Amino acid sequence: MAREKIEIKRIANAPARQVTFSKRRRGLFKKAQELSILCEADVALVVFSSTGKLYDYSRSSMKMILDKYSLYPTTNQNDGQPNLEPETQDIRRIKQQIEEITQTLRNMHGEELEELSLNELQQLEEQLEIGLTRVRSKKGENIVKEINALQQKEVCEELISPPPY
Amino acid sequence: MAREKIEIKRIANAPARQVTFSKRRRGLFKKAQELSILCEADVALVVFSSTGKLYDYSRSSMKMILDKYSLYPTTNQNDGQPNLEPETQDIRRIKQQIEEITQTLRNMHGEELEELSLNELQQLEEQLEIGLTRVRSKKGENIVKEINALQQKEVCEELISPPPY
DNA sequence: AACTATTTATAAGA
DNA sequence: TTCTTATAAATAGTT
Repeated sequence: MAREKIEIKRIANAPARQVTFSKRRRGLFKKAQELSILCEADVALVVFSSTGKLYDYSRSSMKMILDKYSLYPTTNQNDGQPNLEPETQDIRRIKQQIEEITQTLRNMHGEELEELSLNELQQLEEQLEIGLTRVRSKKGENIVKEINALQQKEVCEELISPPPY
Repeated sequence: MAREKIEIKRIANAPARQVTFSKRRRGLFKKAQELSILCEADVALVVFSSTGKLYDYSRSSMKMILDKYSLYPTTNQNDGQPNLEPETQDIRRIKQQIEEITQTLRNMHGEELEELSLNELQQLEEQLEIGLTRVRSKKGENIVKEINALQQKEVCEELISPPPY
């Protein structure tokens, strides 16, 4: 929308993509906030950059939900607390396997990785990428789901006692 | 942003507020979609009008993952061909583990992944990220090494018979 | 819903 | 990253 019209499709050049991401992200969040204020709307916006960084905006009580699931990393190991979430066998297995791979990678030294051909590295990369994308996508879905659940709850509560606005 | 500049505060007049809501909501969703496409970002946007109507957008990269997956069936099992590359025990183990995870992820359905809390997903994401970064970095090193080797080779060849350019 | 005068957003370049 | 600026896009008020 400026010097030249651009086509809406993935920007190939990585640095240019990053610059556009910064600019448009700012614009998007500004518009989201304006809409929520002008029209008294509840707006929740969550953006994950392609590098996995999280940005979010939300008006009113939805903020609580987003805050609750801290925006940042965690890496909270099991500190002895029993896990409250039930887990299927598959999920336990995946977590176990990922743990093992991470451990192995961490312990490996350059000389060993040296043995991998470029093709093999490419394959590893793709496989890891698939898992990562899947996990990220699920994470986004769950956030939206939480928001929806909260909103539903609010609607019900309003039927009982309307909020003061 | 048109005939007159407006102040960003609640629009008092209800019908006017509703009209502005419609216009700006469309604009916001369009911008959200553009950002996700241009910059490969995962974007989730949820808007509730003051009357409680829900509008949402979210880009799931699920389709891309599946497409990519069918393009790279990888999962190259040992078809009896002896591997030409020597592999250390660590490398064999990692490849085996990644294979298993990929298989499990492929077989899992949404309902099972549902069980993971956001925190757990965050952990998975970080672990996969660590492995991915390591593999990518190694891939980069190896590419540089290949290029250097090739250039070295060319230099040697030029000493013998200069190329026609 | 359309129209259009203005304001905003932003692509490219520095 | 920040700024500049020409141009594209969004939109407030009007019809």
